[in-house]
Amino acid sequence: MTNPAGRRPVFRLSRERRMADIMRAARAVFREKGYEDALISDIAERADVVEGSIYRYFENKRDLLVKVIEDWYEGMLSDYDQQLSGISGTRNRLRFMIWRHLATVHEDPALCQLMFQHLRTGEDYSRTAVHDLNRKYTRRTLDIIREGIASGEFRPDIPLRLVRDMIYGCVEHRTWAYLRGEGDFDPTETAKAIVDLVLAGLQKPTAAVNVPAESVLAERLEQAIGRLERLSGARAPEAAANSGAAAPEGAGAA
Amino acid sequence: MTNPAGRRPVFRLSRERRMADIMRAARAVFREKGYEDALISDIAERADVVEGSIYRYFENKRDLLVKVIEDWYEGMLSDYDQQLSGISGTRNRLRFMIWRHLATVHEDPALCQLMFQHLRTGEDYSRTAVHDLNRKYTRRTLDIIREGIASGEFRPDIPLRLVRDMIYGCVEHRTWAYLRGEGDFDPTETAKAIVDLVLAGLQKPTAAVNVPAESVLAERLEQAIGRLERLSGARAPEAAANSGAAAPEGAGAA
DNA sequence: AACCTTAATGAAGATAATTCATCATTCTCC
DNA sequence: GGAGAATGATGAATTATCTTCATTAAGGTT
Repeated sequence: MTNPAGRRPVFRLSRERRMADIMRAARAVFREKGYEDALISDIAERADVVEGSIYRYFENKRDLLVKVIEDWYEGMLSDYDQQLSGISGTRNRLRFMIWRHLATVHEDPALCQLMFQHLRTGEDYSRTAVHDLNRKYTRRTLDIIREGIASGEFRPDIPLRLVRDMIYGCVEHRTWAYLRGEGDFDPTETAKAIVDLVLAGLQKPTAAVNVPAESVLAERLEQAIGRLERLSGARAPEAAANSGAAAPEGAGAA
Repeated sequence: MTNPAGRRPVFRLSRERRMADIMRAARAVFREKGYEDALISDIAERADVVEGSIYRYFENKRDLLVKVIEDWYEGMLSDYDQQLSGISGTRNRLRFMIWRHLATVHEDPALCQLMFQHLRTGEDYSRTAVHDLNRKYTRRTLDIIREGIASGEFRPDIPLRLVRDMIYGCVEHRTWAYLRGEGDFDPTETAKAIVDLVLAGLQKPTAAVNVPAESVLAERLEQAIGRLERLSGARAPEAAANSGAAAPEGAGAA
């Protein structure tokens, strides 16, 4: 009974080809409708297969989502290293990393949303390829900060992990409204603002505070000179040594 | 036919009382199982009502979740202002805000998770009471930063919103693994680290530069004294004045 | 051309959320 | 204290999806 009236014709494809078709369809549907509103039947229709066929390639709906996101993520991160290698200067490199992340959210908010909401929240996330990719990606950021420390631009006592959390957490918080479809943001501008803020912090640059510390030293200098002047001709070394040892105290307190 | 054999007895409660019962049950079940795994039938059983009854008080499952979270959130934020008013000093107040947030996540990770994953992601979030509460809450943080600017502790050109995003984004990123049930964190310690990092930034504070600068000055002091000692008996004031004037240069260049 | 491997189908099953016609209790007002 | 109104509560039926699986068929192999 080859292809009786009531049955749709069967088109056989290779496993790889069919999986790719389904994933392409799934990506589109997930992007358009989000996870819960994307029906397996929608995806099946779009991929031109029957619902049941999908389960021959993917364990369940979530597995399909995970694979779709992994695929997308992989393609996206594939040329990061190369791009990054063309950029020099700690600040610029850091800004690039942040910009890239912001730009990704800006370009494909729907998939980012899915990744944040449905992938990263699962308890199996750590065993996901996305997790590994993410680690690899954020490690670049840590490396850049380490370079900054090595070059003397950054403080040596920076808590690296926390900086990473601060940068990427800030990016996400900043883009949250956009992901919900409210408002917009400019990746370039935002990246610059974030880098500036992370580098400078909130405090007034200590330079201002140091003026008094230096003047204290200057004053001690005057005092020492005064004593030496008064001792002029007598033995002076003790006074000088004492004065030198006292200086850090004054700086520490100021 | 009052209460025939096959029908459960009917207990009538006031609308308020019944809603409270259902919400209490729902909170417990949501906390234990998360959103998707929490069944309306679970909640109904725990609240000692029939499934259908829940729909007399809540539009649907998500509405129930929203109301549960709102209720929880409201209770939690009710005494923030009072607590905050007992704390002085920009840094301390900022640390308190961050600590409070971290402690909340630490104490009730499950509900926080629900709030992050299911409330904040909905497009109706902006019309939620939780949204308003959150705004009110984060406004405190902005106020504290404004105070810091007014008192001269902070730079006047800080992008306030971005700082807020940075702080809360950092908190969330930092607690993400914990929310997934991996690892732990100490709210007190983490709050301190975050405040320190946000205030100081990554760049070498000019203060760090000054430690060597001070030793340089001390050294110069020694030199000056040495010269004066060698000149002992001769005219010394010029050497001392010269040494003092050179100090700021050394500090700036180092 | 018989056979084997594997792709694909589609109907049936399972699981929950949600609706609604009906019943029960309590309140009100005479 | 009882008829009637108002409202609380029930539980069976409905609906919407995901998921399974026995069956079918294409394409290659010998």
